[in-house]
Amino acid sequence: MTDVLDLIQQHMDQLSKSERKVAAAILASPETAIHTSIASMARLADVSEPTVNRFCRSIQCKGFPDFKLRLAQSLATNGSFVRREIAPSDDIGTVVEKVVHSTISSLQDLERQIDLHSLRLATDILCGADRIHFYGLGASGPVAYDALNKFFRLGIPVEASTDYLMQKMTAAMAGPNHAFVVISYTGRTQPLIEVAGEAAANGGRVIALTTPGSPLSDVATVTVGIPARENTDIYTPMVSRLLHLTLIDILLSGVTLAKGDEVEENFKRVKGALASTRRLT
Amino acid sequence: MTDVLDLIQQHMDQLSKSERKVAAAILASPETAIHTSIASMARLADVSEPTVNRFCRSIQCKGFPDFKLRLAQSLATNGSFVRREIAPSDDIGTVVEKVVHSTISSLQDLERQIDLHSLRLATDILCGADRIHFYGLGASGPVAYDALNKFFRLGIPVEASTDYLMQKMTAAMAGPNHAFVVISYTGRTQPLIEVAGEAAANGGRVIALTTPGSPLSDVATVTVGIPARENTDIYTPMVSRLLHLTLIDILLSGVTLAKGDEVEENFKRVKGALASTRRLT
DNA sequence: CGAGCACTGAAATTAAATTACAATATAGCA
DNA sequence: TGCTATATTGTAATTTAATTTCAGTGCTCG
Repeated sequence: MTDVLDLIQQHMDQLSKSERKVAAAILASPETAIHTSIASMARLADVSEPTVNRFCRSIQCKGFPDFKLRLAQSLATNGSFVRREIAPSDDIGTVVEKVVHSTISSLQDLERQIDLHSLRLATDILCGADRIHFYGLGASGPVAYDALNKFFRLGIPVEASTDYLMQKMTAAMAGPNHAFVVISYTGRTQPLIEVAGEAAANGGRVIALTTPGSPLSDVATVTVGIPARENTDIYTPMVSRLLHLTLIDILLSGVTLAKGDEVEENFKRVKGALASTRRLT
Repeated sequence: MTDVLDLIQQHMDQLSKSERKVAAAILASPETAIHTSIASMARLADVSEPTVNRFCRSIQCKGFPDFKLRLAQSLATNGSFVRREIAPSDDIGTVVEKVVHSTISSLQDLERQIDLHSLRLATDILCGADRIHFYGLGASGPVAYDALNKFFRLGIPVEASTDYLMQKMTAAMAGPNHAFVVISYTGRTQPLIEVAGEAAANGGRVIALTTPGSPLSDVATVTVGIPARENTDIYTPMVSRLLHLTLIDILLSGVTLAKGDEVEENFKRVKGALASTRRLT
């Protein structure tokens, strides 16, 4: 469901002069727009009724009632979660809001844009693997280790590495039942592309968590894409890593489901082991 | 704004038989209800049009269009992001949806419940620090390293450790300008509580990213709380770590803002250094 | 069993939205 | 500059949707 207010902004340049008057009137007080008829809306914008209707159509609504409905939804979803740059004048509360909303917005993009087919392939590979390696460099390093922390519960050998040489060596020992999860936002980090290529060349199954169409994606068996965001605003590094983690969560959930009962037992044992490290008071 | 679906439930006993049929039809598929006219709604519920209208009035809407509007709003807000356990019958698309929505839901909780005062204190400590340590164990380990990856851009010495002995040693060397960010979801991991306590005892400023009221929280200088959730469902470990990361992002954003221009330069230099590792095709 | 009352739906009314079309403005071009 | 072609806008007619009125039905309770 696309946000109508976004839609207005988006089509602004394709609108005629009078239609723009309507847009202005609506943006000025969207709450009023919801509870008013096309007639009074026309009066508010100082145009004729058909113009209001044409405006609705221009922003691809079926008519005025449909527009009102969509507008109501947009306003209700406090989740008009948009990315907004942090400004020097922001207080800490605003920073919280902006960071959280940017994150949510990206998660929504992920949900919309994720390719389920690739995801299924990736899950299949992981289910069939008897050894999983997680590779990451830089900001993606912690992501690899996070994956390790979760996947080891599957009960198969799992490794994570942020060390180029280690990666090169383990890639050299790849076999058909080895899965390699290679994590990179840009997909353009040369050393990572290199080891991913080697792992694949040696028969390993390479899952790339990266931007589709990138060099890393080219050498991988399957790419689970993350939504491409053009400009590198300040959120990009934060958000990309969060999306990676979420993908890891999704993959683990998928694999856990597929494996079913056999991993249940492992989860319980891990939980038991942790219990003894806890202090209750 | 009261939720219309709630409103229906609430007035259910005051509704007549036919009106109840309308209620049932709407509850059965609210999405459909939004996009139909009163005529087809009447047909769906197998009643007459005036009855539908009366129903709307009974649940204190001004009429059918008003009802549709309110319903649209409820669906937009409510239906959106809830935590739902993953079921064995779920396909991969459903898993994506559930994981993402659970994550978003938790982020919303974070935004609502975060204590801005503590956050401000924490930011102040970090701004004033001339050395920052990030401690985590287990699942929080990667979070600590992730923080390292971001905070080093501030240009002050930053360390991350998941090693109990390392932690103990660095905590022993704590001074008033040393900040310690201790990360733990439960706040009950004994070794972590111990080193946090030592760091504080030696004069270090300890920021705990944990559940308020936990033992770890007690020994810390300031606690930045994360929303308490009954930590039973399968999302807890996934989500807690995501919230930690988001908190780190927020803290970094806050500190970056406060420090202003002096860190800008660092960001640029890091960006330049990374550029050379990228492949463009 | 029947009077009174609430409930329901057919039909009429009213209101709202959409369409068709004419008038006006605007841009392009000789 | 003046003319034509096109786009934009508004008026009026039409269609569609929502609401009200009112009469019929069924139900309750004495």
